[in-house]
Amino acid sequence: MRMQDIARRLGISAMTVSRALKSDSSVAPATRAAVLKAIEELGYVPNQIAGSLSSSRSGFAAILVPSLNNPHFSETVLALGSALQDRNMQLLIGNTDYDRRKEAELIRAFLARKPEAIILTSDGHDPRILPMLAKARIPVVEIWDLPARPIQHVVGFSNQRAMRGLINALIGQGYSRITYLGEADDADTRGASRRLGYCEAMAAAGLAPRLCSIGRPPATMSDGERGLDTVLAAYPDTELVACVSDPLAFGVIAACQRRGWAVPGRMAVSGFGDFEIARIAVPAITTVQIDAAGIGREAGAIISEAFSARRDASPAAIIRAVPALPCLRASTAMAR
Amino acid sequence: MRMQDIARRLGISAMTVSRALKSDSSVAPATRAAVLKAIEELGYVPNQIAGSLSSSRSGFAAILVPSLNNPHFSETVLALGSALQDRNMQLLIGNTDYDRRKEAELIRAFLARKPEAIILTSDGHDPRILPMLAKARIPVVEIWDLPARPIQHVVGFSNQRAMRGLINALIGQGYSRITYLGEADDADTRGASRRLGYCEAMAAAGLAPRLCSIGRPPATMSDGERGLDTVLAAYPDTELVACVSDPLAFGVIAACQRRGWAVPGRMAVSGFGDFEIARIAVPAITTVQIDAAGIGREAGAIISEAFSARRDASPAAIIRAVPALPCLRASTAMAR
DNA sequence: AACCCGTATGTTATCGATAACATCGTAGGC
DNA sequence: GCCTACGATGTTATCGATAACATACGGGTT
Repeated sequence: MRMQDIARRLGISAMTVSRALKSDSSVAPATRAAVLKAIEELGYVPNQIAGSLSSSRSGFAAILVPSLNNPHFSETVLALGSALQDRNMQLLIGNTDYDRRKEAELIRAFLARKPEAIILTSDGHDPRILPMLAKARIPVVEIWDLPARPIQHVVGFSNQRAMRGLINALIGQGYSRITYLGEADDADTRGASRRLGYCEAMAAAGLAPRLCSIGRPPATMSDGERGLDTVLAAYPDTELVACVSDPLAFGVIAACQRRGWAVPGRMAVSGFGDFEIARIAVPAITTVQIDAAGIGREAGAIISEAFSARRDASPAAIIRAVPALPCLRASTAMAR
Repeated sequence: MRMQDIARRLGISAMTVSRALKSDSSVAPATRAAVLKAIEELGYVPNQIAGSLSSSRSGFAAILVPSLNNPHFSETVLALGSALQDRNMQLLIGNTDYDRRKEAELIRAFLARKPEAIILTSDGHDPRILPMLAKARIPVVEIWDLPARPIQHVVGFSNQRAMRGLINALIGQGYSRITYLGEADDADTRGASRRLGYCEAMAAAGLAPRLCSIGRPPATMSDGERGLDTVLAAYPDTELVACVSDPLAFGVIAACQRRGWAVPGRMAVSGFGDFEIARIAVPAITTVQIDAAGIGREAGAIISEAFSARRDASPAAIIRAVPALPCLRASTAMAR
């Protein structure tokens, strides 16, 4: 069924049907009502593929996240989705699985569908995506970090500074034998930034860095047991395990509890991200608070701005920082 | 940039470029190589919108999940995605947020883009989607339950039977004052099925059902504290809280631990779904094991079959059950 | 040598909505 | 009463790839 069919049925032209479906165009109220009624009755669904081809507006933006199974990304996605809905745009989600190659493939696949904006996590990209994105001439927003060489717009926070702030706070509490447990990251990833922040904080306090890794990202709860083994093998005198993320921290805490070790009495543990589990777990987990939904909202706002200012030939890159603050909880409470 | 531009540059026709990009069509190897080289050099990305319009193959399937923030759905999505990749199809994800109206809107929006298949969670749908889906004439797969009146294909398990099996097992362990803590579901949802299974098992054992609710889905860890309050207010003598899902169970356990109550000593708790947290938490959580990735794989297989058998005028609905077995763990261990 | 067939390629029409332009009628201003 | 302007609608061309059909060429078969 096409617009023609609706139009013929009402004795009008397809163009009028098309206009009746766009709220901003001038159609007599009676005509519009008749069109909408006919569409409803016939169960007609416009072919957006044809519409997109003709109007060269695809009506969607694409977001690529490294993992769907991450409450933060889903919050960001949700917030971004509803921000875009206000502009009548759909959000398509792609899952890169922390894999640059997969990310590049997804970008190519998405670009073929002509998205009107694209949102990436700033996690180190395949260099080949840069010319592709440049050619697409659409707003690109990197989220969840402040990359050294942004592609275009950015909404995030410095993972490095955030982790440095957390470690500083923990050193301030009196901890010194702090071991970092993270992922085997390539350079330029958010995990690598956090590790760097840890190293800086330790160095600033005159402490030697103590680094351990659980393998390739993402770090999950299930890595806690092996992570704790690794930490203890390398640094048996560890008094605090600073984890790259909350789920890993929870896993480490569970591993301690399985050994009958009190947390934080025998071993303190910190995370990153303020996932739901960090608040609910017993003990509650010391972490870095991030406004994941805020990142999504801001990204949506930037895209909106970019659309409004499209006439402008040289769109200035917008770099917007969101807060990321240490949040000390029971899992690192010092005995009095 | 269009195929024309590539073609002109090589002194060939656009059609040959098009063919060179489809692996199955006959093009001289030298020509194909030249085309691919030119495309690479120019960074040309084919316009799939035009391609879809002309070939009436959109090259994607749509999946609607109630929540992204759920490890199970992301596993299913992942598995389905890679199953479809083998057929050179992309998977677009929509988030219904446990909202029928939102689901219906998303379906309409997706159908406008002409997906080649659509996958839904069987959670009770807006009745208006049925004619829409029927008109689309594409494979529809409902996953994660065995609905009484399937739309078309189904891959799932009986949430009702699974919960009944778990409660039976717990009754077999010696529990009798089992209180169910779930969501305020509409009929036909998976949560409602589980509640029904609980009631059946209790009735079969001659026990009165003890039902509590935390409000509208999804139940999260954060609902544990209030959930426990609700349970204790209604049934103070409860010895086991049977939760609608693992995250809620974890929240209830944490709430118990905050009160200094031993789990399972003072209060036993069970979940549903075998989320990662159920294995890692201390104590490990009794639950129902489900092969989430298997559901995705099976759904992919069904879609593949449906495509192959498309010539067949009356595609028989495929109903495929996956296992869902009780898994008893420390959180409901009886004292000896 | 005539014929056939298959491979490689070109040409034309088409998918369905919409942009851009054209047209018609009428209300309101002078 | 005439002209203008705008509101409502129609007509035509277009977006870019591809299906369907057409063509050209070369090698093998008889």
